[in-house]
Amino acid sequence: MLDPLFRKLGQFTELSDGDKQLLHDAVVDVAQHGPREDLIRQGDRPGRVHLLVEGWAARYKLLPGGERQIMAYLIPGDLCDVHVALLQQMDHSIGTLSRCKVAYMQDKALTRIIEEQPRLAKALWWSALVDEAITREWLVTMGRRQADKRIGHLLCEMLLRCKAVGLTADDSFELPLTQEELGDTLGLSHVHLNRTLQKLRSDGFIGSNGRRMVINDLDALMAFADFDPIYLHQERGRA
Amino acid sequence: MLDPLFRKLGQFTELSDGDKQLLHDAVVDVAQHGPREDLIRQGDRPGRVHLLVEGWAARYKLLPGGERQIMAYLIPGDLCDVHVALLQQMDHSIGTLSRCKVAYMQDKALTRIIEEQPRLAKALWWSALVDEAITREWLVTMGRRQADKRIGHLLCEMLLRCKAVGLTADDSFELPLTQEELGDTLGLSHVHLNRTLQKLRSDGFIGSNGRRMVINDLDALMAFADFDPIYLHQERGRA
DNA sequence: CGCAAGATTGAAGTACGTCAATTCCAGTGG
DNA sequence: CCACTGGAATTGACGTACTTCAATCTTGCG
Repeated sequence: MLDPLFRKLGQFTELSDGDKQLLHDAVVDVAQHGPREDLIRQGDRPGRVHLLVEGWAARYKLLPGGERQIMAYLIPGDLCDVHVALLQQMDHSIGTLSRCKVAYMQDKALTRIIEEQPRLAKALWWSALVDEAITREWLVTMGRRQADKRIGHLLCEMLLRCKAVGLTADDSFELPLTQEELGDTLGLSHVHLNRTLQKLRSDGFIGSNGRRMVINDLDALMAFADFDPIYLHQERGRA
Repeated sequence: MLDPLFRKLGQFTELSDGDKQLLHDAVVDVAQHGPREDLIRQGDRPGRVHLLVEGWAARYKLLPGGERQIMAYLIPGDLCDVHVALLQQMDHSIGTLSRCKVAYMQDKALTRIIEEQPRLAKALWWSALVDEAITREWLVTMGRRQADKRIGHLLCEMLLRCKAVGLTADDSFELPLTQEELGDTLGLSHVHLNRTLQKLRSDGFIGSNGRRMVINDLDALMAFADFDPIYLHQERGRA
């Protein structure tokens, strides 16, 4: 069940069976959630640590006008809130996008791992740093790239992230998002997003069968969208 | 010299004289830098940890087309790169905006503090989490706010951040940025930024004398720009 | 088969960008 | 004290990438 997490951390360091067992033992509960359910809401005091096992979720904020901005996608293997244990309250919400399976980890167990297992702690820290780097890259995307490159860049990123946790086949992956949600991620209206997606399809960069996104020519799309994978810090090479 | 850092960490926890001494002892060197000098460049392997003592600096990335996106402002008291010690190389650059005084801290000393002084470690961690929260809020700004609110929101944030380290007088602070740099931060052209700044001035929200930014009515500007300071996590109240 | 959510389309409006001048201003040298 | 200079701020005219609104078409699904 923790396989995506193991694969993810495995990008940074070799995990021993003992390491895996420790992580496994920290899990106290597992739950299924439907799509569009909040896992944590802005203002909540963070409690247990959520690990996403199946499905996609998102960090987001709602503005007074009702607009939503998605600030991060969470996919299998991602810890939603290791970090917030220190803060008094959540400054954003986390909600599921698709159906999700979520493992709840006891934060005491995780804290002890961090204190007593330097190598695992480093791997967890590395993963938090990568999340930060991704947020920064999204900022670049929003500030300086136009719609077509925005979408292309995001698709390259999600393909590599999915690949790292074993969720790709060839260069395709499940993308359980509506165009509205994609728009709320990239700061675009769903109308413009739709038209731009069509352009990427007709230019041959991508194809799609329903919810599955197919990247026809990753190198071409990377070049087009000015995508440099360095910020993902997948340091031991890709899976 | 480390006073801004002490004030900043003091927002989260009470620092003892011993804590301060430890931080002080970690400093191995201090240097002056002119404006627009790079402190670290993309691709560098992170070495010593930089602490900004005076002046403003910025995290930024350059795109192939020559555009620049600024992803964070660093002001006195900010550690530039505690976190990156783990990563193989910098995925962005850090450059000064104004003249800066920079203290170099030995990363071994800092590592030992983190391992042996749980309270200080927590404070440093808290500060890293706040930086992350700020980046996320900038993402919201870029995705969903228009130029006037973007600028207003940024000014509210920088006022509060400056206030926390003792760099304000009434509701004004030094803003050592050109309009071009502000534009590169907010994803706007300097022309549009200029016109929008004028609008904020004529609407009475702000005034300025040269490099000094004066917020005439903070509450009004916060309401206008939809600014909620929760994401700054200034938990023990403002200085 | 029928419904509802999502995708797609068209038309019209707007917030922004670009280009190119011009003005302002702080610092410098005389 | 003033003229000179280069960078920054400001202005105008024009183009465009996006938004909004409102309709229609598709698709998955009970």
